[in-house]
Amino acid sequence: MNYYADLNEDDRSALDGLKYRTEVYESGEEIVTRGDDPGDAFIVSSGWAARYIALEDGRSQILNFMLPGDVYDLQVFVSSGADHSVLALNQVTVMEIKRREILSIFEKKGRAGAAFWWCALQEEAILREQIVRNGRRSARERVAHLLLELHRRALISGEGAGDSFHMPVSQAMLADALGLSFVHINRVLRELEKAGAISRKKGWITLERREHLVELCDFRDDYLHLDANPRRLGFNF
Amino acid sequence: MNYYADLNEDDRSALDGLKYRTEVYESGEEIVTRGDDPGDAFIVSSGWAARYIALEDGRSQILNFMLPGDVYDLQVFVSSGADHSVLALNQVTVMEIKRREILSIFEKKGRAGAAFWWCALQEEAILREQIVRNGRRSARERVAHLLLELHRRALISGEGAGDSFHMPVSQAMLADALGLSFVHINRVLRELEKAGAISRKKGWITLERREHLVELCDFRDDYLHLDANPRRLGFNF
DNA sequence: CGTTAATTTGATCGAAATCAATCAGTGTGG
DNA sequence: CCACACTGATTGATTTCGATCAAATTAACG
Repeated sequence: MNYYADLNEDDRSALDGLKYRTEVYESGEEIVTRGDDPGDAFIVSSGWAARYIALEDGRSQILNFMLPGDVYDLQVFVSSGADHSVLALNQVTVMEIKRREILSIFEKKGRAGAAFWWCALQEEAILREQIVRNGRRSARERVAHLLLELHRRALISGEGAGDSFHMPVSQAMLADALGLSFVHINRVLRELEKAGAISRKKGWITLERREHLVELCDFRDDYLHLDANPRRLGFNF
Repeated sequence: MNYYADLNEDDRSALDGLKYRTEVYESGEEIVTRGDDPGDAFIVSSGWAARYIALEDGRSQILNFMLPGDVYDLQVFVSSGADHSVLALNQVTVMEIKRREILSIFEKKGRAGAAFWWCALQEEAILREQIVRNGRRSARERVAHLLLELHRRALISGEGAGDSFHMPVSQAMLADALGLSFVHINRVLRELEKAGAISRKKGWITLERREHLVELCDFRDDYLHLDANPRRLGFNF
C-alpha cells in the first residue's frame, strides 16, 4: 500500500498493518446489493464501479462513480443495510476490510484515521456537486462537468494520461448519472465531438480543448479539495 | 439535552457534559458562508436552515434542509473551508461545539460517539435521496416526495402535529431544492391542493391525503432509517 | 458469422422554462 | 391612516429543451 501524506512512520505502519481480503468482480456484477448489510468496508484498487439506486418502475439513478483509491462504507460502525447498490463497470478489484480493522485505525492516535476521514469528506463533496450539477445545469453543462470530474479523478487514481482517460461507462450509464435520456446524452457527446472539444475511441475520452469545457460549465478546479488535502490513500499493485 | 437511545449512563453523561455556545440567527442570515473554515460543529436546536451552493450566474441549488436535531459538519477533523453555505430560513438557534469537544466524545469508549456517527449517516442518506428525487422523478413526484420527507422530519424534531407541520420555506426555495422554476412549483402545489391532497395556510402544510402522496411518488417510509436506529440526538429547550 | 448490446439519427411530443402581468400580504415612513 | 414599496404567490401565453418513439448502423463477442 502506498499513499501521499503528511503521515508519519507510525501512521504508515498502521495503514500497512491493515488486514484485508482481495476480491475480484466482473463487469456487470453487483459488489453490494441494496438491503445487504455488507459488514466490511472496501477500497477499490482497480477498475470502476457505480453506486446507484433503482426505482421500482425501472428508472435508476447513479449516485456517483467509484475509481481506484475510493473508499466505500466507512459508516460500517452504525450501518444497518445498504440503501443502494454498487455495480462493477468493468473488472474491479477491491480490498475488503473488516469493521474491526477500520475501528482499530481510528482508535490509534495519529493521522492514519484522518486519511479515511478525508476520503469520506471528499466523497460527500462529490455527492454535493452531483446535486448541483443535476439540479441547476443544462444537459451540455452536465456532460462537460462530469467529464472534467472523471478526467481529474482518473488522473489522480493513476489511470489516464494527459488529456486522455479510459472511461468504462456506457452512454446509458451516463444518462442515469446525469438524469437525462441516453438519446440526449448521445446528441450532446456528438455535439461536443463535432465542436472539437472532445474525441472518443473505444472507451477512451480525450479532452481536446479542456479550457473550452471548463468555460462551458464553469468547472471549479478545486472542488475536490485535492490540493489542499494531500492525505489521499493510494494503492499500487 | 435529551435523546432516544440505546445509550447507557456513561454515554448520556458524556453527551450531557459537552460544552457548547448558543447562537441565534435571524431569518435570511447566513450561518455558514462558503469559504469559511467554521472551526466548530453545530447542532440546530430550533428553526430551519438550508445548505446550498450558488453558481456565479445567480442559479442556486439547495442541498438539503436542516431541522432541529440535525448536526452540521462532523468533518471538522479534516475540513478546510466550507464548499457551501448555510442559510437561516426563520429564526434559528444553534449549539456551537468546538472541534476538541467532539473529538473527546469519539475518543471515549461507548456508544456516545455512535450517536453522532448516526446523524452523519442519516444526512448522507438524505443527500442520496435528493439525488434520486431530482434526477429521476417528475415535478409532481418531487414535490410530493419532499413534502413527505419534511413532514416526517418535522414530526421527529418535535415540530408539527399529526398531518400538519410548519414549513418556513418559500416557493422559490422549494424550486431551488427541487431543481425546478418557482412558477412550476406553484402550479404543482396548487394542483395538489385542488386535488385535495394537501392544504396550505400561512406557512403550515397539511397532508390531507398522505397515502395519496405516498402512492404518487412511491415514498419509502423507511428511507431515513429512523425505525432501525433510534440513536438520534434530541434536544429540548 | 450470427446474435446481442451499444451507438447514432430522425421525427414528434410534452413537461417544464420563460416571459409577462396581476394580486395579496406586510411593512414603513410621512 | 394612507400611499408606496417590496416580497411572495398566482395565472396566462408562448417557447424550448430534452423525452419518447422508431429505426438504422455499428461494435462487441461467443
